[in-house]
Amino acid sequence: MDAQSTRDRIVEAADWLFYRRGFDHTSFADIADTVGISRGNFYYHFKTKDAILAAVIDLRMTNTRVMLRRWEGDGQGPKDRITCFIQILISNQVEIVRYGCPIGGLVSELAKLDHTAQDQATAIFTLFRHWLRAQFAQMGRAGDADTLAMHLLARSQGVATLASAFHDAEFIQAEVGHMCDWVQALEPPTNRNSR
Amino acid sequence: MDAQSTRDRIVEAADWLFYRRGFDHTSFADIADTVGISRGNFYYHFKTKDAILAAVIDLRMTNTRVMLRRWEGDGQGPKDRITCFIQILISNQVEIVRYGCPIGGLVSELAKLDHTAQDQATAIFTLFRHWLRAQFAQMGRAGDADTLAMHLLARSQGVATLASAFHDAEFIQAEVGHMCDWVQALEPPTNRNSR
DNA sequence: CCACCATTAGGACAGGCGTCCCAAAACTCA
DNA sequence: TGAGTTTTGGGACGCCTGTCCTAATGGTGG
Repeated sequence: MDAQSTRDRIVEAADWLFYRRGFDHTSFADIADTVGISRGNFYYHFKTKDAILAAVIDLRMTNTRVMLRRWEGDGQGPKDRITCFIQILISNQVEIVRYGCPIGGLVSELAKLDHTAQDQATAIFTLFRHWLRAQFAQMGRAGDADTLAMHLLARSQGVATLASAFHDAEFIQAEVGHMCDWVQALEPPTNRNSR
Repeated sequence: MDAQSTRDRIVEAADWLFYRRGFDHTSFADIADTVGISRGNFYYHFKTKDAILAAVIDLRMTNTRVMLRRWEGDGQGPKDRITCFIQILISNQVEIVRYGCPIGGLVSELAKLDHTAQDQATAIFTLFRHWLRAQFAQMGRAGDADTLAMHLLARSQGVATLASAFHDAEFIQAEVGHMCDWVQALEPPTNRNSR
């Protein structure tokens, strides 16, 4: 007895395939084969390929929200929570080395396809951006919290892309170390700030 | 007197289209329309689509080499040359905001397509990597020159991706500033820095 | 002039694509 | 059980793709 509905299995397979092969290069036949259903059955659950993409993006949004909330429940300081974010590069390093960043990859591809869902995909980035911004603000860096959030996001993104291009997992580990050091060295609110 | 042969015009159009629409999503018809020739004529110049891709990669390799050599001819120090590299994010900011990094985009896509030319595309990254490595070595950082080169490459790549995702040119300018400061602050080999 | 070769246009071809239809199967519940 | 609904499998449709062929064109040298 599988607790998963067919629809969920389709979305999960599509999520997997969109990450490894890209959205455009993944066909209905690919997804159907992965799920183990007939292509015709597809139309019952999703009218168009774009509908599947929307469902995949929704799934990733939900998963991201859950992950961010989990990090907040660990009861530590903002520096530790930001470190959790950085550490996902390590947790997912095997897949990152092979397929890059799932969010960045999707956003880039949808931009080139001029796809209507590109803003939806970017919203996943925004989720991280706002969460990081909140953490930096809690560190007393409310003034440049967004700048710091974007900076860290960009560095993580670059690390994923380069690690994938050069198939280099050690590079991820080295850069993760630098980013963790950078967070730790950031000055807390207490003393002199510009007013 | 047309300075450009049809073949060169095809490669140039393909280069343009591969950047904006991606390799897989660019069809022979698209290229033919851009160049203004018939689709049938194509086969005379390029037997396969992969052959066009190879020619485009070759073109980009050549253009990159020329650019790197030009920076070396400016007769300044390694810090200034590295700054030239960082500044291309500014020079190309309009296109980067819309289409991301041409190299990173191609490498990522070819990885997802599991294309045989992905190593060729990565070689363009390697060109920058080795050049940057040489500049850092000239600054007396021979010991960690490659690490620094990869670090800068990754940061540039991340900036391009995020700027494109958020359609944010100001972010490019801010990050370029940080990177230039970072280069300037790097410690020279023995004594004080120049200029 | 003619012959020759490089270049071109147009279209044929098979295959894959997203989309869509419909009849059979499976399930639900009075 | 039987009627009605949900879910499934198989396949058709038109379109676009990369590839490939062939006849026509254009310019050049004998």
